[in-house]
Amino acid sequence: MKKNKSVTIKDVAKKAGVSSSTVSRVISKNPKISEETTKKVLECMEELGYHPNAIARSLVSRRTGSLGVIMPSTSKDALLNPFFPEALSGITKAASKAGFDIILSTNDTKEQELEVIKSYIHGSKVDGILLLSSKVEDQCIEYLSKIDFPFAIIGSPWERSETINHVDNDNYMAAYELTRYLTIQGRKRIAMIAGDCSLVVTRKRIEGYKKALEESNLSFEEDLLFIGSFDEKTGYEYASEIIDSKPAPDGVIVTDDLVAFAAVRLFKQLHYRIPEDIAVASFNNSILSRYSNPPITSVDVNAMTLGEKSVELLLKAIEKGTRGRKVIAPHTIYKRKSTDGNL
Amino acid sequence: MKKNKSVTIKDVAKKAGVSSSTVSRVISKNPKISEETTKKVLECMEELGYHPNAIARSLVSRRTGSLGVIMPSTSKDALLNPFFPEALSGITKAASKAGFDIILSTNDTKEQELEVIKSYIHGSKVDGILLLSSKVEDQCIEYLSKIDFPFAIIGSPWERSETINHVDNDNYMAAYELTRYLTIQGRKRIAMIAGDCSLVVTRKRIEGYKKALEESNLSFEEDLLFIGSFDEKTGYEYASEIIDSKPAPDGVIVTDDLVAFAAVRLFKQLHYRIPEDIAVASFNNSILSRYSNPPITSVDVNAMTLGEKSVELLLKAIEKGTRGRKVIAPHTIYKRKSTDGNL
DNA sequence: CTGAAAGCGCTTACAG
DNA sequence: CTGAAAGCGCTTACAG
Repeated sequence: MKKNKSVTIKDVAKKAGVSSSTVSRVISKNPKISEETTKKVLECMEELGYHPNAIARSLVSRRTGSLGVIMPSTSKDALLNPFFPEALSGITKAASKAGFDIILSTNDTKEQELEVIKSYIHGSKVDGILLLSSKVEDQCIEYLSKIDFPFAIIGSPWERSETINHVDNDNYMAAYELTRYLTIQGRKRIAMIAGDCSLVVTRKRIEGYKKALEESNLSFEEDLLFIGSFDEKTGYEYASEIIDSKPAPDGVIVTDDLVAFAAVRLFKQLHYRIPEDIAVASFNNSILSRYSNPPITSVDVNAMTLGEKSVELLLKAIEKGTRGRKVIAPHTIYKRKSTDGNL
Repeated sequence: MKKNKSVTIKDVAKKAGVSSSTVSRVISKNPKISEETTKKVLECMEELGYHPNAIARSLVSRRTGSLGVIMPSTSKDALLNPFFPEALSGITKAASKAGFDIILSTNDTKEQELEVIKSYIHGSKVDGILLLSSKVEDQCIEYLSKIDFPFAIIGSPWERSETINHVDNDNYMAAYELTRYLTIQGRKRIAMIAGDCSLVVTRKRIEGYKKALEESNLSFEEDLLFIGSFDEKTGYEYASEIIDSKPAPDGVIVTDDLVAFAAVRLFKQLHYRIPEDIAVASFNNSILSRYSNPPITSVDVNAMTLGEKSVELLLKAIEKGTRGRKVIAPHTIYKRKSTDGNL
């Protein structure tokens, strides 16, 4: 099978007694071909088991039918966060609906991402690029913008967002609402554990948090903002630091369930009551937030929708050349016991 | 940028004052080209910003440099299980190391998988196929075997395994060891909650469980074997059924952490003590097993390694035509409090 | 060591 | 409505 001659357009043409141009037109559903010819050609294709060679088509049509998906870090941490698998699921769904293939790459650094992007584009392997992470100074976004290759990002660009296709939650609002919710419940001293500060999403959430404090007439304190990588250890360490702060905070916003989960465990070990002594609210609404004891209030970011929408956006960028479109996917706050004992 | 003429081998040839054949040979590192010419050509490529067109290469070389990865169901459930993201991570890592791209598809049914496989192969989009699930009567395996296209599976084929490249854990042994471990600790009545029975992995684990019972002089009871889909609900329901069995089981083997986690919660709600009243052991060693209260004994299947090895196997199948190779990835049982209160 | 030529399997003006 | 011809960007015997 492998390297055998496969049946080509020529074989079909010969069998059907027409030219290969005609066969080609039948394949591409050109309406000018008579019904009779179409039927005959289709029959021959069927009989010979003919399948168009996608590679050959790409070469002349200059379209690959593939989208390049650039995922950040393949490290263990990222896998604990269901965001990526869920987004990926939305992406593959939307792509396959539109008849596009997904070429997936996972990368540890932005430099690596950029290399991959270049090889995809220059090797003519993809019609468009989907970025699943955006940093404050993002070489990939910069490069893609410069050469004006069709792309879309899940997340928001830090600058020039009016020229960049992107789909995102309103992370500013989400963090604002979450923090506001705590203040309205009477929390007076709310800490935040945020993720990698070079990520745009982190910045936005911090802003939302600050805004909510301000509106609640609470002052933002640098000492209560904890920034770091996302793993269980971070959760434990920051949770102890939070407890050591004087006066002790009575609430904490965490931007990832895994970290929040670890924090909750530490609080409990030290016999802090949740939510009585300290309220905990988080992001991603993963299984951990639901199954924690107590269950943790968490923001569902709708990763699957983000994935689907991003593909739709990218497809428009490819087909119609649209740039700078922005789609906001709704978020949902799931309120649970970690913030309100009555739930 | 998009549909512009890009610089081709011809442009480089003209600039370097050589033929395009020569340029082509430089690209493919043909040793016959003089150092001098090579250098000149390389310079010109650099200056012109030339990148070989992968599509054109594929067309003539009949190699795509891509592997088709066929994932099962994109449903929410699957995403809760870190197995797939983790395996995928191993796959992309190994593939990119070897200079191959990954074309990813997620599918709800085996029929769908088969369609995708056919379109990949007949469209000449991939050099090989990686299957991430194997059923007892698997149309995909059957088809790929029939046309003898290079493929490998993660998991085991149900039949003709001596002709099929696959990488798997020894799931029979893993279930055997896990069950034996419980019986050695004195458990006398051990139930099992297993997954989809059309999956080969499920069958193997059931066999291992039976074997261990037998060796421990315990009889296998149909009523203590629970088979179903994998979600939280299943866990709750089966856990209640287990409790209702007379006499009550004192141990249960579950083939997925999520289900085990749900079962543990139910047991606790009904004031059964774990492990005193009932021991719980599970598979996948996901975050849920570690963070459960008590932590759950679980088998780590090394999904990342499975992913990597499967790519290596597939690459050999493509390059050297190997068939029927089998690789066993080690599993590790993490013993935790759910089976032994002293841990 | 290098070049001219044929060809991979398709599409697409151009002509009829 | 259909065909002949050129061409997409590369590789690879064949000849020298």
